[in-house]
Amino acid sequence: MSKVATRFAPSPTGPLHIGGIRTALFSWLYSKNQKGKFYLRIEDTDKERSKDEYKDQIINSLKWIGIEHDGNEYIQSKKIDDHVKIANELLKKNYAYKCYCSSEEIEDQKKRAKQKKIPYIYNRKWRDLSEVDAPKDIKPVIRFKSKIKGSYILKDIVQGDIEIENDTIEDFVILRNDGTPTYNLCAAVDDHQMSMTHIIRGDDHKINTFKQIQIYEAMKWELPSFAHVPLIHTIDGKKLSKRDKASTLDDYSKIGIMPMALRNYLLRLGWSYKDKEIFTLEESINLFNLEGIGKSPSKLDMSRILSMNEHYIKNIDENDLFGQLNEYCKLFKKEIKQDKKDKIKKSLTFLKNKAKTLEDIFNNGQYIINDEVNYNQEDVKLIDDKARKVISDFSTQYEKIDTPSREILEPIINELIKSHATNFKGVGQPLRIMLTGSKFGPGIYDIILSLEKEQVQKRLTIKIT
RNA sequence: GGUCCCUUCGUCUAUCGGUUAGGACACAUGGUUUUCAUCCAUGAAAGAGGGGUUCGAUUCCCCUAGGGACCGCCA
Repeated sequence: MSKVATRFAPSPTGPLHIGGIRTALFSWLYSKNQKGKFYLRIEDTDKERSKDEYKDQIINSLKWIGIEHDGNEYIQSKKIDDHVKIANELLKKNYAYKCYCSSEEIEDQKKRAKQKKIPYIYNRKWRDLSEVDAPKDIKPVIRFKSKIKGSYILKDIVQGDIEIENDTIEDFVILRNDGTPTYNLCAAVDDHQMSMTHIIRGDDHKINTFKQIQIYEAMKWELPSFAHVPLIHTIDGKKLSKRDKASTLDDYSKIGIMPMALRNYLLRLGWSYKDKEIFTLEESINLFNLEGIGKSPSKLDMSRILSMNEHYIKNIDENDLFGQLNEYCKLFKKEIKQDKKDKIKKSLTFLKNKAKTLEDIFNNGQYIINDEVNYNQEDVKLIDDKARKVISDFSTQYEKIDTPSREILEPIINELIKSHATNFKGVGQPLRIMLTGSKFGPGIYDIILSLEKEQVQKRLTIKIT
């Protein structure tokens, strides 16, 4: 049996959405699971809409989530000569024919079909007509002579057997009248030339498969296996498209979702392995199989993405986490200053406890990252005269400390609670507000110890109404 | 409209004829905690409907309903 080869074949006409990324992920995982190859084919034959920036965006998106393709990208537009060659070969072998219908004629047929509420299907007018009768002023398209009799059963790995009457597949165009090849021809030729063993793609291509298979058969090529993955739906149950918000990778990376978390989420969306939820990259390669893919479309669930991200934030190595945070800030916020990096890194232990995203960590760490505190005006109001006294008393004690530590601070705080006849909140809250600008935040000891001594002193003596 | 596909808690899913229908997220309640969180415990929550087949159906078959995809000289 030949070595497994799969591919992902997007068209660079827009940013890749996460449905596409999941399909790519499945395809990639399967090839890696089988110790095979995974290729990337850029289907850029629509010259009008294809853009290089989208091509780059697609490659970067895949890289971001950890998918790397083998070999160079296969650029479909560079293979047009091959596609045309096959089209002519099909013509010669009488598997295709020239169709001289004008576009007006076709439009008219479609319109009438719509009026009569019957499905439009090309009427095969030129299938058996002699070219001698061809109008001179019309450049023909080449249509594939699709089977009319019988039916075909597609053995799909995910969807099972799908039977379709051959005559529902029309004589589709394989070469336009400007001589350029169309999708179904290109896809079939490329998949064959790239020696694909498994075509794993969205199930919006299911019907196309019946066209592509006929090209394979006409050319006497060995058929690959097919696995049509159900589409991802939006929360209202519609096919996810590039126009939907929160559909592209950027939408997730910019709020601080980490690649590993999104990868894990996407893996479990429409695929499962027993009750297992968390998969390392290695586990996902080792355990992935096509049989585990469900047949029904699944909906995107943001709260689950967040909780998956939260899980990774809390469980990965802190050096790794800091690396990700640093990258994130550089890309989407502002770069953390060199002298603050160490402090953030050390404080990750508690900063990450309140975070679902890297953005949350960034926000929680504002009081460390910035020298100036951004005071929440509502919270500041909580500081009354009594609180002010607590703050200044603490400040006096704090100044005497050489190297602050929890052991040293604890008795001081406890003493203040006693002398001011209050509780922990009475001391902790004013201090927290002074030091971070907010009444919410990490434990007071964590805050104090995460700041330079002079920073603490400065902030405690600052005048805020 | 035609063709094809799908249907288990709100969501992602487990179950491959016999289960108190399991897990995860979200949700609710309680506990820990010096705030917000975290963490822990508990709880509520599902087989679309109707027929068969069978000793027994969530599981197999049929019908209905609902949802989706496709129906381009786009990919």
